[in-house]
Amino acid sequence: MADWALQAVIRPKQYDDDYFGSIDTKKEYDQALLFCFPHLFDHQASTPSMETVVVGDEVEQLYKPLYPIFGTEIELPPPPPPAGAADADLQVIHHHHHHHDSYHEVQQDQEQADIKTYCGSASKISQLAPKLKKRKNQQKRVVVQVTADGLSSDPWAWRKYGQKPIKGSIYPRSYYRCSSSKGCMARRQVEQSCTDPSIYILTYTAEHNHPQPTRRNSLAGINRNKFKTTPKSPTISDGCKSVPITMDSPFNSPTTPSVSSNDEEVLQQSNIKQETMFYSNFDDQGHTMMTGMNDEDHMVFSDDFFEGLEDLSSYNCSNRQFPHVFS
DNA sequence: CGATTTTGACCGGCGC
DNA sequence: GCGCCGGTCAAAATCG
Repeated sequence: MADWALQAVIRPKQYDDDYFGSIDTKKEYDQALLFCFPHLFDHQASTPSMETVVVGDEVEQLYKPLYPIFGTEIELPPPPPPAGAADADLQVIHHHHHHHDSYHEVQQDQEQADIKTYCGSASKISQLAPKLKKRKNQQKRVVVQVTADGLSSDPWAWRKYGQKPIKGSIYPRSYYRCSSSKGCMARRQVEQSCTDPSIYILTYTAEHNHPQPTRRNSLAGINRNKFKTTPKSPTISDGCKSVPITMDSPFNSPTTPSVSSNDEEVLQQSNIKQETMFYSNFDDQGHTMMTGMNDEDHMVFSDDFFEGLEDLSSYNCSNRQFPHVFS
């Protein structure tokens, strides 16, 4: 299959296709995916093939956050209890909640402390998530995992405004703001997964206050292509050591690498390798609503976010074979 | 020359 | 109060 295609969106393998409980939920999941990666689906109708590339323990890791989501805040039947191994894993997660001895566990701890999760319609989220004063760490956000190809095919125009080494990860996190519109508050963070360097974790916060650019020409002038003849070998510094990177690293030219001359081709290479998406909200009391959150797996949508989704009415969900994503 | 990237400084939240 | 950490700012560098 073409490598731009969505390769996998993860759910517990022991779950049936009705895991999401309702068509609506599936549809909304689709819409969320569409919002972040609408370009993926431009080609979906013609070649909807997808494949799951994650297996075994990795799947379990990615699934963990899903368990409590579908069993708590929403009107979905609780998922069947995970098989023995998964149960054990969940217990381990709880235990680690009190022992911050790795990057993942620190992340889990923070996420578990702060996040309430929901999965449902925008209106449902509105009802369940009363207006909150959004502290920095309470801002709703969307987390997506993509491969380098998927990263490069993000349709929005992003301008980098910072980069920071992240504790516990050898890879720095890059910060971007939307450059399409002056007042747009949309933000994106890009970091490389420390567990799988081929995967990049995109974190979107705030919403765009303007329509999505229809074409990549909105990026005209922002693409500083550094692939061509940079003489020195670039490195990523995390403050402790330097990590050699390849010339197509998103940290080298993270906004739109190699997009300048061939929009169509690059768009077709968008590639969400592993993805978990959640409708979430933060809890002021810090109650743990997600027992299995790991560092890469939560997704939050604001009402505005979904309002934006509604604007994408021209998109026809029926053109896609969503369930296959999870098979 | 305008737009973007780089990078150290700065700031606020949070835990101890 | 202090230090750590993550997020942002802004000046300088870089690119087309």
